[in-house]
Order: sequence, then structure tokens, then C-alpha cells
Amino acid sequence: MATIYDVARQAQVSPATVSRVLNGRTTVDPVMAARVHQAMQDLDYRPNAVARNLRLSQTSLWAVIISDIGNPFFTSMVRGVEDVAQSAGYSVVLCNTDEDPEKESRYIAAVLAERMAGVIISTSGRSAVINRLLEARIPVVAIDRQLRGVTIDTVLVDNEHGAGLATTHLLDNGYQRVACITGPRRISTAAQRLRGYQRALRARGREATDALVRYADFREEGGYRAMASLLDSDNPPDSVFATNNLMTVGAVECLVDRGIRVPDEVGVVGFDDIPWAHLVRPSLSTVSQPTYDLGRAAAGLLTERIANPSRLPSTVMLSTGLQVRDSSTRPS
Amino acid sequence: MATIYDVARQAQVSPATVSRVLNGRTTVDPVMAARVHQAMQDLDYRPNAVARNLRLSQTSLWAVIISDIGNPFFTSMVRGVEDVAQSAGYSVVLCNTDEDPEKESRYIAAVLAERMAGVIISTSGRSAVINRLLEARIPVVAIDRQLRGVTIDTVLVDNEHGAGLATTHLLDNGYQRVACITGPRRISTAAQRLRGYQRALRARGREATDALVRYADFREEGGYRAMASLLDSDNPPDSVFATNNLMTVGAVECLVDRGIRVPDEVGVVGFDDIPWAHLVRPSLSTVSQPTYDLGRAAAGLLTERIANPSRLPSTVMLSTGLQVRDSSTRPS
DNA sequence: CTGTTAGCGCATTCAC
DNA sequence: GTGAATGCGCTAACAG
Repeated sequence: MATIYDVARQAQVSPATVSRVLNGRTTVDPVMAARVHQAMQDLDYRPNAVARNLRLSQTSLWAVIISDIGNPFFTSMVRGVEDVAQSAGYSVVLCNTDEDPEKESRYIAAVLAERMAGVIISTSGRSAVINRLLEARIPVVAIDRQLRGVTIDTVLVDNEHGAGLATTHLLDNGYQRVACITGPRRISTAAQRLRGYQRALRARGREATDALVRYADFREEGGYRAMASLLDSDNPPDSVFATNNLMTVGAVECLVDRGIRVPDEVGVVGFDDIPWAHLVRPSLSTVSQPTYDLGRAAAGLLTERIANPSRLPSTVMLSTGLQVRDSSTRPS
Repeated sequence: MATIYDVARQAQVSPATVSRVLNGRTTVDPVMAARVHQAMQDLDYRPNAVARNLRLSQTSLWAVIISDIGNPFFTSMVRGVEDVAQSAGYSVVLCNTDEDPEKESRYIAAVLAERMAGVIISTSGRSAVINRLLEARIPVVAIDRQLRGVTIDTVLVDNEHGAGLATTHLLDNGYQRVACITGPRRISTAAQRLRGYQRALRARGREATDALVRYADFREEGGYRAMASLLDSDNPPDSVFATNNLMTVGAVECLVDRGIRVPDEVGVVGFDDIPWAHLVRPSLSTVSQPTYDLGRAAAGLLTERIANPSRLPSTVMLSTGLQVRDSSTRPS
């Protein structure tokens, strides 16, 4: 493949001039520039980004590290990141960890080895993992999940508020025993949504008992099992708030399998939408969040941090809204 | 960040020896090797893949170019690719084109510039685009969609057969006027599934009329509009076969919106599953395909081609199966 | 405004 | 089995 030396020879200029034309930093005699362009075309010259990256000790790759590519929440988010990345001249390397620390570790190693320009991460994220990146001075933005023990740029939604909306809505519709299926304790999102649920109960003078709380894994099967466990308990709930989309699906499956009618017997509200939610019967009431914008915001923060590494970390919080559909409203 | 020179100095050996230890190609005195390892640890040495790539003129990045990251079909496929890539020591750069030729072009440019190790592609793929890659001797595998005008490694499913299964199944269930909503003409998948539909009709002595065929865009809205167009036609169908998952969803939405009962008034079979298909009412009958394995197979082909570039291109065809659920069976 | 030169970090000759 | 030297392709001084 042709190099700038080949182009330089062909255009009868120096390699430096070719480089200048290529990057447009300094001004070059139009005649020479034209010759260079012609030569590049003749030789089908393709700039070698690897060499360029080595020389500049910086790359144009971002890593987006997420825990479940099968969750539409993350794909939508990634799309937001990607659109911004593209227009800022970056490419996105998608890293799916499946919540597996070893996979995560391998990806971090790749980020370090490839000297990637930045990372957007949403995993369980022990801060030890993140520290490896920060020590290497690689810009990092946390998305959807807050990281403990480190202060970095973060993009979140208003989890507590959203969870409160969902819970209050169920109470407003006459449900008495509202349960909560939340995610792993160590994940901020799970904790915040649980807290929002608890606060909403207390605000209505209800007791927030642990008997109505289940911790699952943010996945469909986990939601199913948690719902089953609630139904099998001494005092089953008459409604449930599930703190992510897949667990909501799992919970509803469980209800369907047992022939329990939604919303008549048990009301359901989930956090985050699923695709074709309107085709599901009953259609699911959810706390919707701006997934795509979440990605865009994170990409924006990353861009700013790359431009200005010493800038103080900031947190962006986007808002959520309640989407009332059929699964949570019963004729009173 | 530490380089092999720093490590060499610390371990009191030459940089060449550090490089040897790093790559384990040649044998090194165990004592020295131990010193090197110690030094690497002390300095928290991270190999610089960029420099390595430049030196070797090869990278460990694969590009996976797909047209819609929002389609679970592709994400599942990507996951298959990724798992194989990981274990073969490659990372995956996900490139979402949204069927936009310009985005596609930018990604191809990035592939070329970054000298990526290989490409797995599933887009409209004018062969001109692919030729840029082939000319640069970058290994390419086509997935899901066949490329015209070039002979390269390809992974497909048995589209015609699957479409035949779906169509025959509808006829077997007493539907008389089976329509087909297929994808863009230029995409092989759309053409093959349409052909399978037509053949199945003829095999049953039916006429395969264009009046019952609609070309859409493989997306939800397209499916919706196509269904509407069919229903508004002079001779509306009593059943429909949609050639991908999202268009199936769109078609069903249209039917629901119009209060048309599925499967009683109109039967529906789709190609490819959607997540939580069982929660959708009525549950959707589909031609299921091994999406994850499709990705794995493509990754396998890519690995082989990288190892042996002169190897003859091969085509892998995986099979499909009919999943009968509620949307296509009516009491006769 | 242009050309010469050096070096980014590494793997690989080639002598020893 | 080991070390010195070279170059992968590019950009950024610097000198002209």
C-alpha cells in the first residue's frame, strides 16, 4: 500500500508537504497541493492511521463497555454514543462483558494496549478496574451506573424520582401491597431505584418492608424467579415495580404462566421501555428514560474531557417520565 | 507510560530480550526472563499495541458492519462474532450504518486507515464498496446477505426453504390469499425469501401474483405501511408472510390498529424471532434462524481466511425451522 | 512556504 | 542465547 513517500515522489515534493496537505494544518502552495492530491488519487493512497496514532500517541477509538448487548436499553444508548462519535471523528469499539469480570478485564487490557482515546463504561465496575484506566490517564465516562470511590464524569437518569413515580402510581390505583424487584445491590441504579420505591411508600405512610423486596440480576430469568418468590411468599403482593426492562418482562411471564391476570390481580410497572411494548398484552406501564440521549450526553462529556483533561468531572442527570399503559390500571 | 526500553533498563537486559519474553517466540534464559517479568510488574508495563501493529503491519481489530443495531437479529449475531473474536484474540469494532451509504463509506475508510484485520459485513453492499476492501487485501466475510459480483466467504441461512415452510404452513391452515411483505429488491435475503414464498405457492397450484407482494425496508414502519397497503387493496389478503422480524411487528401493529383479529381474520408468520415473542398477543409464529451461530460461523470463516488468505471462498448455510405459535393457526 | 531529520514503540534481522 | 541496529509510516521540530 502506498505511503506518503510514494505520494511525495510521484508529486515531486517532500513527504512533509504531503503530510501538510493531508492534515491541512499549515498552508501549502495550491499548485503543489493539487499535484499531491493528484498523486494520492493515482496511487490510491490510504493514510495509515496506525502510524499516525503511534506518532501522535493518540488514537481515534472509543471503547463502550456495557454489560448486556442483548438489552435494548444498551443498544439504544450505544447508538447515541455512536452518532456523536462519528461526527467527532471517532469510531466505537463495542465491548460486551455479560457481567463477566474476566471479559471486562480483557477489554480493559485491550483499551490500554490500543491506547484508545476514551472509554464509556456501564458495568458493575469495581473501582479497581476503573483505576487502571485513570492511572493510564485514559478519559472515562460512567454511564447509567455510578461508580463508587472515584469521581468521574457521569451520565445518569433521575432513578429515585422515576421509581417514586412508578410506586406512587401503583398506590394511586388502589394497589395495597406494592413489591419491588430490583437489581444487584452493588449497582447504583438498583440501589437508587429501590430507594425511590421505599421513599414513595413512606411518603404515603406505608411501611417499606423487606418482605416485598427481591434482588435479581437485571435479566429476564431473574425477574421471573423473583416474581415467583414473591407470589410464593406468606403475604404475596398485589402489584410490583421492577427496576429494569428485562426483569419486567420476566415478572410478567411468571404471572402469565400462573394464569394471574394483569392488571386485575397484580399490577405491574417497569423501569425503562422495551421495543414493541404496545404489542405485549397487557401493554406495559413503564418509567421511560431517554436512552439515546443518555448515550449522546456521555459522548459529549467524553469529547469535552478529551479536549480538556484537567476539567473538573461533572454529572449529567436526565429525567424520566411515567408511561401509563394497561398493566397498572384497574377499574376501581 | 513504560516502554520495553524502560523495562530493559530496569531488568538489565536488551530491549530485544524484553520483546522476546513478551512474545515467547524464541527461548530466553529463565533467569533473565524472570528479571524481565519482575521489571514489567514494577513498572506496570503495558505493551503498546499501536507500535506493535505498525511494526507488524497488522492489527487485532475486526469490524462488524451491520445495517441496524436496533434489530435484535443483528445484536445476537454480533454476540456470536464477539465470542469467537475474543477467544481468538481479536476485538470487535461495531459499525452501525443505518442503511446509510455515507456512514458505510466512512466506516470502510476507517477500516482501511486502521488497517483492521478483517471485516464481517451485512449491508446493502454495493460490490464497489466491498472491492475497496478486497483490493486492500483485507479479509471480508459476508453475513446474512449475499454480495453480488464478488465471490467471498459467506454465511447464510436457508432463506428459500424457510420462506417455503412459512408459506406452506399458512396454506395448510386454510388461508387462501397469502401475501408477502419482503425487503428491498437489491438485498439477497429479501429476494430469496420472496422466491421461497412464490415457489411454495406454485407448488400448491396457486398463482403467485404480484398483487399480494409488497417491498418494504426491513423496518417496523415499512412493515406497517406495507400491511396497510395490502389491506387497502382491491383484494386484501387473509394472511401474510413478512420476511423479517421488525416488519412482522409492524404488520401486526397495523392489524391491531385496525381491529383486525389475528389469526382469525388474518394469519401472520414472520421470518426471524423477536425477543419476548411469547408475551405478544397473539404470540407470533416465525421462521426461526440460529442468529448467534450465524455470527459464530462468520467469525470462524474470518479466522480461517486470516490464517490462510489464498484459501478458496466458501459459503456456509445454516438451517431454519418453523415455530408455530398462535398468529397463524385458526380453528378450521 | 518547503525540505531534512528525528523519533513514536516495537519486532526482527544480523552479528556475536 | 543475546544485543545492536534498522525500519514500519507518519508528524513536528527546525533550518533554509
